[in-house]
Amino acid sequence: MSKSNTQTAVDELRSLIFSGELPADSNHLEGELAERLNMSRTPVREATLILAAQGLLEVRPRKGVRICAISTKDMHEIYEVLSELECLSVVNAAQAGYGQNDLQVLNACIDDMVSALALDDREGWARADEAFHAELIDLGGNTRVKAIAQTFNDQVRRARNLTLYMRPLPTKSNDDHRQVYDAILAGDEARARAVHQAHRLSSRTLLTNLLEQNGLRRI
Amino acid sequence: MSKSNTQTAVDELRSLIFSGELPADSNHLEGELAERLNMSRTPVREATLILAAQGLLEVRPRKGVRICAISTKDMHEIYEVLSELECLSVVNAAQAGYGQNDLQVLNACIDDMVSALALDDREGWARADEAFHAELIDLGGNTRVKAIAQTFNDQVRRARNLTLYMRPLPTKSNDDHRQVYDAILAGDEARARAVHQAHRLSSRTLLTNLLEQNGLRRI
DNA sequence: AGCTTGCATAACGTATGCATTAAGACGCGA
DNA sequence: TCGCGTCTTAATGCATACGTTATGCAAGCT
Repeated sequence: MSKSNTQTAVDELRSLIFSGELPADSNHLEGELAERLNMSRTPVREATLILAAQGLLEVRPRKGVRICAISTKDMHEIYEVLSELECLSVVNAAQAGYGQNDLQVLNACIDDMVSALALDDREGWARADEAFHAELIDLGGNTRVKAIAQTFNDQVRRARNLTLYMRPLPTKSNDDHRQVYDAILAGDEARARAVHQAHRLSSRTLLTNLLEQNGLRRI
Repeated sequence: MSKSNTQTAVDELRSLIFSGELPADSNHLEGELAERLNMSRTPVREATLILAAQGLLEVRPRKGVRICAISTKDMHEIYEVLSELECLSVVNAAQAGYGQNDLQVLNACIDDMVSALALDDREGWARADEAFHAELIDLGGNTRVKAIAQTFNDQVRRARNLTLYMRPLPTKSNDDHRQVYDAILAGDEARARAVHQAHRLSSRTLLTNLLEQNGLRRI
């Protein structure tokens, strides 16, 4: 059972968006996209509906679908939600009474970040960082939180890629991550929340400042 | 410019779902729905994609679209997210420094709840309660939070309607609401969060217990 | 010039038809 | 009876066609 054309279109459009081949704020007619993807308008249309629901593009009749740009306000909103939901997950994780075995993945993510930093491998660090945050949410155990986080992470993916080489080396993050790990292991939900909240807040301000300073108001 | 058939289909399917005419866990072929709505399969198909993205139904090829049932676990997850995001909104609202004028709508909602309760008008109370919570989120000012809250409220709408006449008269709620109002007006974000969190927790336990006690595991 | 009106164009919304293929029925053998 | 392979059926995924209608432009009017 091969992948449906609609699913193919979703996947390809997503990767075109993330790679920047379909830049933010650009407009594209259904027909053009269909030709580009080598299929008829129908599956492309369905794909655009799905991606619109995920906030990656907007369907604007007769103007073509527009790739959503992320403004600093959007970044603020998204990070606010992600922070809050991650904090929730962290608290839940702390309450769950996980032991070292349960936290192996989390631990591995931290190790990966440390070694990536040692090698000055920013992309490796970014991958591990995303995995770390995803694992936090997994440990929280709320599938809806997970779905929201994935959607929102996709929405800010371009911005994050952009700033990856602009930001200072995120050495401070490692301490934060380790502290969250410890708090979860200790079952100390208050500390887990506090530590993680602070971590999210500082990385949010870092990122938004970076964007502001470089005049990147829409990405 | 009249409403598109796709939009009509979305609206009608939503109301069929909320009213229970399309019961939870029931399955429906595209063709049947199309006939029922008096249009071709295409707009119905698009509508199901949209509603699937909103979590109201699942598209299961060759089995028909299935109306999503809400389990107690789902209720737990959804309420957890709604609570957390409402708390965030309440904190933001408290930080925003709103005055009495800005909180008129909120105040009116509380009044409506009080008078509805006096008349034993449960549906009126439910409307005012939903408006109250929606207004809290509006005051928080995060549009993504608003979107998520709407989606999730839709998902639990049937469950809430069901329990509306099973639960005790929610007189306690009024105090809670008034306290949140006061905390926002006072700009006391910590108290706002604490009060609201407690309120959400107690209504969550009330609801889930009600469902459990009545053996309503899937709604 | 600025504004309005009418028209040509083309993008979209929707219906329809068809090839594909999954699901269930049926029959057969163990 | 149960399991397994085959076949039938029909729902779907998709391409396509077409009517509708928004949009941009040009011509005419003020």
